Amino acid sequence: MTPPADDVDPRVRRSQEAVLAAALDLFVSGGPRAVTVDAVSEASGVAKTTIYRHWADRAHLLADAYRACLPVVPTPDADRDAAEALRDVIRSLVHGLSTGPARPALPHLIATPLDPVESRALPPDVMDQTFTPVVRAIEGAVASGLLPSDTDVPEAKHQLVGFVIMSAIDPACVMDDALADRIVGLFVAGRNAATPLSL
Amino acid sequence: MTPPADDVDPRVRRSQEAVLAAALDLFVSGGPRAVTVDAVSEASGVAKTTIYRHWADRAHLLADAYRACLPVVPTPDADRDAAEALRDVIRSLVHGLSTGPARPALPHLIATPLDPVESRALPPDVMDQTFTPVVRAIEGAVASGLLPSDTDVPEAKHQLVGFVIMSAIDPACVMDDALADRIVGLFVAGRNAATPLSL
DNA sequence: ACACTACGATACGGTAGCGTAGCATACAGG
DNA sequence: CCTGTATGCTACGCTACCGTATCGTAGTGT
Repeated sequence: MTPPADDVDPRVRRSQEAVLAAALDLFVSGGPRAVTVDAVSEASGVAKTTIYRHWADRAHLLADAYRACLPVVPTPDADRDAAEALRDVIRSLVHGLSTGPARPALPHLIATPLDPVESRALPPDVMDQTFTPVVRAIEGAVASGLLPSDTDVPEAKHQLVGFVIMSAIDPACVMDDALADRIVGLFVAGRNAATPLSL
Repeated sequence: MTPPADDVDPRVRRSQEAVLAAALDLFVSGGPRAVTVDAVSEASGVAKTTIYRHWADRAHLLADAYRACLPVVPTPDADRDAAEALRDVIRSLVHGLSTGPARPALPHLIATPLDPVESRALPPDVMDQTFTPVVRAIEGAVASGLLPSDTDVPEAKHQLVGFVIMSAIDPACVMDDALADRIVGLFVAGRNAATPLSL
Protein backbone atom coordinates (compact mmCIF):
# COMPACT_ATOMS: atom_id res chain seq x y z
CA MET A 1 0.00 0.00 0.00
CA THR A 2 2.49 2.55 1.14
CA PRO A 3 4.64 2.36 -1.99
CA PRO A 4 2.50 2.79 -5.08
CA ALA A 5 4.52 0.25 -6.96
CA ASP A 6 4.41 0.60 -10.68
CA ASP A 7 5.26 -2.92 -11.80
CA VAL A 8 2.24 -4.73 -10.51
CA ASP A 9 -0.59 -6.68 -12.01
CA PRO A 10 -2.89 -4.02 -13.53
CA ARG A 11 -5.81 -5.80 -11.92
CA VAL A 12 -4.31 -5.16 -8.50
CA ARG A 13 -3.64 -1.57 -9.35
CA ARG A 14 -7.13 -0.98 -10.58
CA SER A 15 -8.72 -2.54 -7.53
CA GLN A 16 -6.60 -0.60 -5.08
CA GLU A 17 -7.23 2.69 -6.79
CA ALA A 18 -10.96 2.16 -7.01
CA VAL A 19 -11.16 1.14 -3.37
CA LEU A 20 -9.08 4.06 -2.18
CA ALA A 21 -11.07 6.56 -4.22
CA ALA A 22 -14.33 5.24 -2.86
CA ALA A 23 -13.03 5.18 0.70
CA LEU A 24 -11.86 8.77 0.36
CA ASP A 25 -15.23 9.90 -0.96
CA LEU A 26 -17.03 8.22 1.87
CA PHE A 27 -14.64 9.70 4.39
CA VAL A 28 -15.01 13.23 3.08
CA SER A 29 -18.77 13.16 2.99
CA GLY A 30 -19.56 11.03 5.99
CA GLY A 31 -16.50 10.85 8.20
CA PRO A 32 -14.75 7.74 9.46
CA ARG A 33 -17.97 6.01 10.42
CA ALA A 34 -19.10 6.05 6.82
CA VAL A 35 -15.99 4.13 5.75
CA THR A 36 -17.32 0.64 6.32
CA VAL A 37 -15.93 -2.21 4.31
CA ASP A 38 -19.32 -3.03 2.92
CA ALA A 39 -19.96 0.57 1.88
CA VAL A 40 -16.56 0.85 0.23
CA SER A 41 -17.15 -2.41 -1.60
CA GLU A 42 -20.52 -1.22 -2.78
CA ALA A 43 -19.28 2.21 -3.86
CA SER A 44 -16.13 0.99 -5.56
CA GLY A 45 -17.54 -2.04 -7.26
CA VAL A 46 -14.72 -4.09 -5.76
CA ALA A 47 -15.70 -7.24 -3.92
CA LYS A 48 -15.32 -7.18 -0.16
CA THR A 49 -13.08 -10.22 -0.24
CA THR A 50 -10.75 -8.42 -2.62
CA ILE A 51 -10.52 -5.48 -0.27
CA TYR A 52 -9.43 -7.81 2.50
CA ARG A 53 -6.77 -9.22 0.18
CA HIS A 54 -5.11 -5.78 0.09
CA TRP A 55 -5.88 -4.31 3.49
CA ALA A 56 -5.46 -6.15 6.75
CA ASP A 57 -8.65 -4.75 8.22
CA ARG A 58 -10.97 -1.78 8.18
CA ALA A 59 -8.63 0.32 10.33
CA HIS A 60 -5.85 0.16 7.77
CA LEU A 61 -8.21 0.99 4.94
CA LEU A 62 -9.47 3.99 6.86
CA ALA A 63 -5.93 5.06 7.65
CA ASP A 64 -5.05 5.11 3.96
CA ALA A 65 -8.18 7.06 3.10
CA TYR A 66 -7.27 9.50 5.85
CA ARG A 67 -3.75 10.02 4.59
CA ALA A 68 -5.04 10.45 1.06
CA CYS A 69 -6.82 13.66 1.94
CA LEU A 70 -4.38 15.04 4.45
CA PRO A 71 -2.74 18.19 3.08
CA VAL A 72 1.02 18.13 2.69
CA VAL A 73 2.92 21.26 3.68
CA PRO A 74 6.48 21.41 2.34
CA THR A 75 9.22 22.37 4.78
CA PRO A 76 10.97 25.53 3.60
CA ASP A 77 14.68 25.54 2.90
CA ALA A 78 16.68 26.25 6.03
CA ASP A 79 18.72 28.98 4.33
CA ARG A 80 15.65 30.90 3.28
CA ASP A 81 14.65 34.35 4.41
CA ALA A 82 12.74 33.72 7.63
CA ALA A 83 9.84 36.04 6.86
CA GLU A 84 9.33 34.57 3.43
CA ALA A 85 9.62 31.06 4.75
CA LEU A 86 7.01 31.72 7.41
CA ARG A 87 4.71 33.37 4.92
CA ASP A 88 5.06 30.54 2.44
CA VAL A 89 4.44 27.87 5.04
CA ILE A 90 1.21 29.48 6.20
CA ARG A 91 0.16 30.17 2.63
CA SER A 92 0.83 26.55 1.85
CA LEU A 93 -1.12 25.39 4.88
CA VAL A 94 -4.06 27.63 4.02
CA HIS A 95 -3.93 26.50 0.43
CA GLY A 96 -3.69 22.85 1.36
CA LEU A 97 -6.74 23.18 3.57
CA SER A 98 -8.83 25.02 1.04
CA THR A 99 -8.28 22.85 -1.99
CA GLY A 100 -8.82 19.21 -2.69
CA PRO A 101 -10.75 17.09 -0.25
CA ALA A 102 -9.22 18.68 2.85
CA ARG A 103 -11.65 21.55 3.35
CA PRO A 104 -14.90 19.58 3.40
CA ALA A 105 -13.18 16.79 5.30
CA LEU A 106 -11.51 19.07 7.81
CA PRO A 107 -13.78 18.29 10.74
CA HIS A 108 -13.21 14.61 10.12
CA LEU A 109 -9.48 15.16 9.66
CA ILE A 110 -9.36 16.72 13.09
CA ALA A 111 -11.69 14.33 14.83
CA THR A 112 -10.45 11.02 13.48
CA PRO A 113 -6.99 10.94 15.11
CA LEU A 114 -8.67 11.84 18.39
CA ASP A 115 -10.94 8.83 18.28
CA PRO A 116 -9.29 5.85 19.94
CA VAL A 117 -11.30 3.41 17.85
CA GLU A 118 -11.01 4.98 14.43
CA SER A 119 -7.36 5.94 14.77
CA ARG A 120 -6.07 2.46 15.54
CA ALA A 121 -4.01 2.21 12.37
CA LEU A 122 -2.93 5.83 12.38
CA PRO A 123 0.32 7.02 13.93
CA PRO A 124 -0.56 9.07 17.04
CA ASP A 125 1.06 12.16 15.59
CA VAL A 126 -0.38 12.35 12.07
CA MET A 127 -1.42 15.92 12.62
CA ASP A 128 1.92 16.87 14.14
CA GLN A 129 3.59 15.78 10.93
CA THR A 130 1.46 18.26 9.04
CA PHE A 131 2.35 21.07 11.41
CA THR A 132 6.06 20.35 11.72
CA PRO A 133 6.95 22.72 8.85
CA VAL A 134 5.19 25.48 10.75
CA VAL A 135 7.32 24.79 13.80
CA ARG A 136 10.46 24.82 11.67
CA ALA A 137 9.48 28.16 10.18
CA ILE A 138 8.85 29.61 13.62
CA GLU A 139 12.23 28.38 14.82
CA GLY A 140 13.83 29.97 11.78
CA ALA A 141 12.06 33.22 12.51
CA VAL A 142 13.34 33.21 16.06
CA ALA A 143 16.87 32.43 14.93
CA SER A 144 16.86 35.25 12.41
CA GLY A 145 15.47 37.80 14.84
CA LEU A 146 12.10 38.16 13.14
CA LEU A 147 10.60 36.94 16.41
CA PRO A 148 11.89 37.69 19.92
CA SER A 149 14.48 35.24 21.17
CA ASP A 150 12.34 34.33 24.18
CA THR A 151 9.47 33.21 21.97
CA ASP A 152 7.67 30.12 23.26
CA VAL A 153 7.73 28.04 20.10
CA PRO A 154 4.99 25.53 20.97
CA GLU A 155 2.78 28.37 22.07
CA ALA A 156 3.47 30.23 18.86
CA LYS A 157 2.52 27.11 16.97
CA HIS A 158 -0.81 26.96 18.80
CA GLN A 159 -1.36 30.58 17.91
CA LEU A 160 -0.69 30.22 14.21
CA VAL A 161 -2.19 26.81 13.59
CA GLY A 162 -5.23 27.53 15.76
CA PHE A 163 -5.99 30.62 13.70
CA VAL A 164 -5.70 28.73 10.43
CA ILE A 165 -7.75 25.75 11.56
CA MET A 166 -10.58 27.79 13.03
CA SER A 167 -10.73 29.79 9.81
CA ALA A 168 -10.87 26.68 7.69
CA ILE A 169 -13.64 25.17 9.79
CA ASP A 170 -15.83 28.20 9.20
CA PRO A 171 -17.47 27.57 5.84
CA ALA A 172 -18.02 31.29 5.40
CA CYS A 173 -14.32 32.04 5.55
CA VAL A 174 -12.43 32.75 2.33
CA MET A 175 -9.17 30.87 2.40
CA ASP A 176 -6.66 32.66 0.19
CA ASP A 177 -3.14 34.06 0.28
CA ALA A 178 -4.48 37.33 1.62
CA LEU A 179 -5.82 35.55 4.69
CA ALA A 180 -2.55 33.70 5.13
CA ASP A 181 -0.57 36.92 4.95
CA ARG A 182 -2.93 38.62 7.39
CA ILE A 183 -2.53 35.73 9.82
CA VAL A 184 1.25 35.95 9.65
CA GLY A 185 1.17 39.72 9.87
CA LEU A 186 -1.00 39.80 12.98
CA PHE A 187 1.13 37.08 14.50
CA VAL A 188 4.50 38.71 13.94
CA ALA A 189 3.26 42.18 14.87
CA GLY A 190 1.78 40.98 18.15
CA ARG A 191 4.88 39.03 19.05
CA ASN A 192 7.08 42.07 18.42
CA ALA A 193 4.98 44.62 20.27
CA ALA A 194 7.12 46.28 22.92
CA THR A 195 4.52 46.09 25.66
CA PRO A 196 2.03 43.29 25.21
CA LEU A 197 -0.80 45.12 26.92
CA SER A 198 -1.53 46.61 30.28
CA LEU A 199 -4.78 45.72 31.90
CA MET B 1 -34.52 16.25 31.71
CA THR B 2 -33.92 19.87 30.84
CA PRO B 3 -35.44 21.24 34.04
CA PRO B 4 -33.77 19.64 37.07
CA ALA B 5 -37.03 19.65 38.96
CA ASP B 6 -36.71 19.47 42.68
CA ASP B 7 -40.05 18.05 43.67
CA VAL B 8 -39.75 14.65 42.13
CA ASP B 9 -39.71 11.12 43.40
CA PRO B 10 -36.25 10.66 44.92
CA ARG B 11 -35.99 7.40 43.06
CA VAL B 12 -36.26 9.26 39.76
CA ARG B 13 -33.75 11.81 40.87
CA ARG B 14 -31.27 9.21 41.95
CA SER B 15 -31.59 7.24 38.74
CA GLN B 16 -31.18 10.25 36.51
CA GLU B 17 -28.16 11.49 38.38
CA ALA B 18 -26.46 8.11 38.37
CA VAL B 19 -27.11 7.65 34.68
CA LEU B 20 -25.90 11.11 33.76
CA ALA B 21 -22.76 10.76 35.84
CA ALA B 22 -21.93 7.43 34.25
CA ALA B 23 -22.66 8.73 30.77
CA LEU B 24 -20.41 11.70 31.38
CA ASP B 25 -17.58 9.49 32.61
CA LEU B 26 -17.86 7.27 29.58
CA PHE B 27 -17.97 10.26 27.27
CA VAL B 28 -14.90 11.86 28.78
CA SER B 29 -12.80 8.73 28.67
CA GLY B 30 -14.03 7.11 25.50
CA GLY B 31 -15.88 9.69 23.45
CA PRO B 32 -19.38 9.46 22.10
CA ARG B 33 -18.97 5.91 20.88
CA ALA B 34 -18.37 4.75 24.42
CA VAL B 35 -21.72 6.10 25.52
CA THR B 36 -23.81 3.07 24.69
CA VAL B 37 -26.99 2.44 26.59
CA ASP B 38 -25.72 -0.92 27.76
CA ALA B 39 -22.44 0.52 28.99
CA VAL B 40 -24.18 3.34 30.82
CA SER B 41 -26.55 0.87 32.40
CA GLU B 42 -23.67 -1.31 33.47
CA ALA B 43 -21.59 1.57 34.83
CA SER B 44 -24.41 3.33 36.62
CA GLY B 45 -26.13 0.31 38.06
CA VAL B 46 -29.38 1.56 36.58
CA ALA B 47 -31.37 -0.88 34.50
CA LYS B 48 -31.48 -0.25 30.78
CA THR B 49 -35.25 -0.18 30.82
CA THR B 50 -35.17 2.58 33.40
CA ILE B 51 -32.85 4.63 31.21
CA TYR B 52 -35.34 4.41 28.39
CA ARG B 53 -38.04 5.60 30.77
CA HIS B 54 -36.17 8.90 31.13
CA TRP B 55 -34.48 9.37 27.78
CA ALA B 56 -36.17 8.95 24.44
CA ASP B 57 -33.16 7.25 22.90
CA ARG B 58 -29.39 7.03 22.99
CA ALA B 59 -28.98 10.29 21.08
CA HIS B 60 -30.74 12.29 23.77
CA LEU B 61 -28.77 10.62 26.51
CA LEU B 62 -25.55 11.44 24.72
CA ALA B 63 -26.68 15.01 24.17
CA ASP B 64 -27.23 15.46 27.91
CA ALA B 65 -23.86 13.96 28.72
CA TYR B 66 -22.31 16.28 26.16
CA ARG B 67 -23.93 19.37 27.62
CA ALA B 68 -22.92 18.27 31.10
CA CYS B 69 -19.26 18.71 30.35
CA LEU B 70 -19.45 21.69 28.04
CA PRO B 71 -17.84 24.71 29.72
CA VAL B 72 -20.06 27.71 30.27
CA VAL B 73 -18.54 31.12 29.61
CA PRO B 74 -20.53 34.00 31.10
CA THR B 75 -21.20 36.99 28.88
CA PRO B 76 -19.66 40.11 30.40
CA ASP B 77 -21.82 43.10 31.26
CA ALA B 78 -22.22 45.42 28.30
CA ASP B 79 -21.23 48.49 30.30
CA ARG B 80 -17.95 46.97 31.37
CA ASP B 81 -14.47 48.17 30.49
CA ALA B 82 -13.77 46.54 27.18
CA ALA B 83 -10.23 45.40 27.99
CA GLU B 84 -11.30 43.85 31.27
CA ALA B 85 -14.29 42.21 29.65
CA LEU B 86 -12.15 40.69 26.93
CA ARG B 87 -9.59 39.52 29.47
CA ASP B 88 -12.24 38.00 31.70
CA VAL B 89 -13.96 36.19 28.87
CA ILE B 90 -10.75 34.57 27.70
CA ARG B 91 -9.73 33.78 31.26
CA SER B 92 -13.11 32.23 31.78
CA LEU B 93 -12.81 30.22 28.57
CA VAL B 94 -9.35 29.02 29.47
CA HIS B 95 -10.47 28.17 32.96
CA GLY B 96 -13.58 26.38 31.76
CA LEU B 97 -11.48 24.28 29.42
CA SER B 98 -8.86 23.39 32.00
CA THR B 99 -11.06 22.37 34.89
CA GLY B 100 -13.75 19.82 35.28
CA PRO B 101 -14.29 17.24 32.57
CA ALA B 102 -13.78 19.64 29.67
CA ARG B 103 -10.00 19.33 29.26
CA PRO B 104 -9.76 15.56 28.89
CA ALA B 105 -12.98 15.54 26.89
CA LEU B 106 -11.99 18.40 24.63
CA PRO B 107 -11.26 16.32 21.56
CA HIS B 108 -14.62 14.64 21.94
CA LEU B 109 -16.32 17.98 22.62
CA ILE B 110 -15.00 19.21 19.31
CA ALA B 111 -15.58 16.08 17.32
CA THR B 112 -19.06 15.13 18.51
CA PRO B 113 -21.02 18.03 17.01
CA LEU B 114 -19.25 17.38 13.72
CA ASP B 115 -20.47 13.81 13.57
CA PRO B 116 -23.80 13.62 11.80
CA VAL B 117 -24.72 10.43 13.62
CA GLU B 118 -23.68 11.32 17.15
CA SER B 119 -24.98 14.87 17.04
CA ARG B 120 -28.54 13.99 16.13
CA ALA B 121 -29.98 15.32 19.38
CA LEU B 122 -27.61 18.27 19.63
CA PRO B 123 -28.42 21.72 18.30
CA PRO B 124 -26.14 22.37 15.31
CA ASP B 125 -24.56 25.36 17.00
CA VAL B 126 -23.68 24.04 20.46
CA MET B 127 -20.14 25.26 20.13
CA ASP B 128 -21.19 28.66 18.83
CA GLN B 129 -23.14 29.16 22.02
CA THR B 130 -19.94 28.67 23.98
CA PHE B 131 -18.05 31.17 21.86
CA THR B 132 -20.76 33.83 21.66
CA PRO B 133 -19.43 35.65 24.74
CA VAL B 134 -16.08 35.94 23.00
CA VAL B 135 -17.73 37.56 20.00
CA ARG B 136 -19.59 39.97 22.29
CA ALA B 137 -16.36 40.93 24.00
CA ILE B 138 -14.65 41.53 20.67
CA GLU B 139 -17.55 43.71 19.53
CA GLY B 140 -17.29 45.66 22.77
CA ALA B 141 -13.57 46.10 22.24
CA VAL B 142 -14.16 47.46 18.76
CA ALA B 143 -16.87 49.81 19.98
CA SER B 144 -14.65 51.18 22.71
CA GLY B 145 -11.67 51.72 20.47
CA LEU B 146 -9.53 49.00 22.02
CA LEU B 147 -9.53 47.35 18.61
CA PRO B 148 -9.49 49.14 15.24
CA SER B 149 -12.92 49.97 13.90
CA ASP B 150 -12.32 47.97 10.74
CA THR B 151 -11.68 44.78 12.69
CA ASP B 152 -13.14 41.69 11.07
CA VAL B 153 -15.02 40.26 14.04
CA PRO B 154 -15.48 36.68 12.83
CA GLU B 155 -11.82 36.57 11.87
CA ALA B 156 -10.84 37.92 15.27
CA LYS B 157 -12.95 35.20 16.84
CA HIS B 158 -11.09 32.56 14.84
CA GLN B 159 -7.85 34.07 16.03
CA LEU B 160 -8.69 34.10 19.71
CA VAL B 161 -10.66 30.89 19.96
CA GLY B 162 -8.24 29.00 17.74
CA PHE B 163 -5.37 29.94 19.98
CA VAL B 164 -7.22 28.84 23.12
CA ILE B 165 -8.46 25.58 21.65
CA MET B 166 -5.10 24.54 20.23
CA SER B 167 -3.51 25.26 23.58
CA ALA B 168 -6.08 23.20 25.42
CA ILE B 169 -5.67 20.27 23.06
CA ASP B 170 -1.95 20.13 23.80
CA PRO B 171 -1.67 18.14 27.03
CA ALA B 172 1.69 19.74 27.76
CA CYS B 173 0.22 23.22 27.83
CA VAL B 174 -0.42 24.89 31.17
CA MET B 175 -3.82 26.52 31.12
CA ASP B 176 -3.89 29.39 33.57
CA ASP B 177 -4.74 33.08 33.77
CA ALA B 178 -1.24 33.95 32.65
CA LEU B 179 -1.79 32.11 29.39
CA ALA B 180 -5.17 33.78 28.94
CA ASP B 181 -3.67 37.20 29.48
CA ARG B 182 -0.83 36.45 27.11
CA ILE B 183 -3.31 35.35 24.45
CA VAL B 184 -5.29 38.55 24.82
CA GLY B 185 -2.16 40.66 24.92
CA LEU B 186 -0.71 39.19 21.73
CA PHE B 187 -4.09 39.49 20.08
CA VAL B 188 -4.69 43.14 20.93
CA ALA B 189 -1.10 44.16 20.24
CA GLY B 190 -1.11 42.54 16.82
CA ARG B 191 -4.44 44.08 15.88
CA ASN B 192 -3.21 47.54 16.86
CA ALA B 193 0.16 47.43 15.16
CA ALA B 194 0.38 50.36 12.78
CA THR B 195 1.84 48.38 9.93
CA PRO B 196 0.99 44.69 10.01
CA LEU B 197 4.18 43.56 8.33
CA SER B 198 5.93 44.06 5.08
CA LEU B 199 7.16 41.02 3.27
C1' DA C 1 -51.62 0.03 55.72
C1' DC C 2 -52.31 0.72 50.88
C1' DA C 3 -52.37 2.20 46.34
C1' DC C 4 -49.31 3.99 43.04
C1' DT C 5 -45.22 4.42 40.76
C1' DA C 6 -40.48 3.55 39.74
C1' DC C 7 -37.33 0.13 39.30
C1' DG C 8 -34.72 -4.35 38.15
C1' DA C 9 -34.05 -8.56 35.59
C1' DT C 10 -34.47 -11.18 31.69
C1' DA C 11 -35.46 -12.13 27.35
C1' DC C 12 -36.17 -10.94 22.79
C1' DG C 13 -36.17 -9.29 17.71
C1' DG C 14 -33.79 -6.51 14.62
C1' DT C 15 -29.86 -4.17 12.41
C1' DA C 16 -25.19 -3.19 11.08
C1' DG C 17 -20.84 -4.24 10.67
C1' DC C 18 -16.48 -7.27 10.72
C1' DG C 19 -13.85 -10.78 8.86
C1' DT C 20 -13.64 -15.64 6.63
C1' DA C 21 -14.49 -19.70 3.59
C1' DG C 22 -15.32 -21.95 -0.68
C1' DC C 23 -15.78 -22.04 -5.32
C1' DA C 24 -16.25 -20.39 -9.99
C1' DT C 25 -14.56 -17.02 -13.38
C1' DA C 26 -11.83 -13.63 -15.78
C1' DC C 27 -7.50 -12.02 -16.95
C1' DA C 28 -2.20 -11.27 -17.23
C1' DG C 29 2.01 -12.79 -18.89
C1' DG C 30 5.07 -16.05 -20.68
C1' DC D 1 -2.37 -21.46 -25.66
C1' DC D 2 -1.89 -22.45 -20.77
C1' DT D 3 -0.75 -21.77 -16.17
C1' DG D 4 -0.98 -18.94 -12.21
C1' DT D 5 -3.16 -15.38 -9.96
C1' DA D 6 -6.52 -11.81 -8.95
C1' DT D 7 -11.12 -11.23 -8.64
C1' DG D 8 -16.30 -11.82 -7.85
C1' DC D 9 -20.04 -13.97 -5.56
C1' DT D 10 -22.56 -16.00 -1.94
C1' DA D 11 -23.04 -17.48 2.26
C1' DC D 12 -21.66 -17.65 6.73
C1' DG D 13 -20.63 -16.96 12.03
C1' DC D 14 -19.81 -13.58 15.29
C1' DT D 15 -20.23 -9.39 17.96
C1' DA D 16 -22.12 -5.08 19.51
C1' DC D 17 -25.72 -2.34 19.97
C1' DC D 18 -30.58 -0.54 19.80
C1' DG D 19 -35.07 -0.40 21.58
C1' DT D 20 -39.20 -3.14 23.48
C1' DA D 21 -42.01 -6.32 26.21
C1' DT D 22 -43.13 -8.62 30.34
C1' DC D 23 -43.45 -9.35 34.96
C1' DG D 24 -42.16 -9.40 39.66
C1' DT D 25 -40.28 -6.32 43.32
C1' DA D 26 -39.15 -2.33 46.08
C1' DG D 27 -39.84 2.07 47.59
C1' DT D 28 -42.95 6.58 48.14
C1' DG D 29 -46.34 9.34 49.87
C1' DT D 30 -50.65 9.57 51.90
